[in-house]
Amino acid sequence: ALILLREMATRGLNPDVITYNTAISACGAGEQWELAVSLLRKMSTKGVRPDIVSYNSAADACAVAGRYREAMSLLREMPRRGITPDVVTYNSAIAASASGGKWKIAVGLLREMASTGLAPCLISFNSVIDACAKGGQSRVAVNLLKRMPTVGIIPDVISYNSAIDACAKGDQWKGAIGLLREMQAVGVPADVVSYNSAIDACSKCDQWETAVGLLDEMRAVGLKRDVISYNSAIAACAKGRRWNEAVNLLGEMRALEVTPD
RNA sequence: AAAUACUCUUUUG
Repeated sequence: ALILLREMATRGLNPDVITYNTAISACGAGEQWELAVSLLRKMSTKGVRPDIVSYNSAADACAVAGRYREAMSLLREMPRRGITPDVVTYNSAIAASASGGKWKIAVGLLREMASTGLAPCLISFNSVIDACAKGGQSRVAVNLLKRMPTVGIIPDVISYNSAIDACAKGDQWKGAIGLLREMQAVGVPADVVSYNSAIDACSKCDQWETAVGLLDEMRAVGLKRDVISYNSAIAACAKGRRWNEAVNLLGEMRALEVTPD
């Protein structure tokens, strides 16, 4: 992308804001947060005024690279440049907080949105739940999930999956399974990630039999078990000192053409 | 009169 951007100049073509934004997001995808930020700076000097997408993209590039501080400082810089943060801006900031392990900041940003008159959307809630998961706050995560319908947002598969992951990371295997059953009951079909997260929860809580049971259930409901499903179930057996079951699962992977890693 | 391009969320070791 950067090569093409340079090539434009040699051909007398003028990059516009979308050209730069696309290049910034390409840097983000390539985990080159510094390049993303330097393009953001450079476009101004070339007479192309960064817009909200420019900032959101550069901030997200920082977030993806785990540069929480840099992401936040870009987002805080926006108002000074006359750009009003939007829902995507906040969602990115929440995601940056999540990867920085700052669940309280994520929750604070959700409140800040509302107080600014921006309505949090499905992704906002999902991102805060993820931040709580990464911060080991399963109770807060589940409370947020429960609160979503009260503001008119119906939790989707990612909401549930993030909350199940929060239970896994908080050693709440019963909570994880409860949510897995709940989503099925309310018409949000569980997917491979839902089961994988629930199996991980069982593994962390020394529930190897339940973990293996969920793996079997995946087959029964027609979900394609992947390397993560097996790794988690094998880890559960290992923790439970069930070496025989672990080796059997390894063999089963091969038979199903899931390549062990 | 008209087409096309840019940003946010989930799972194991």
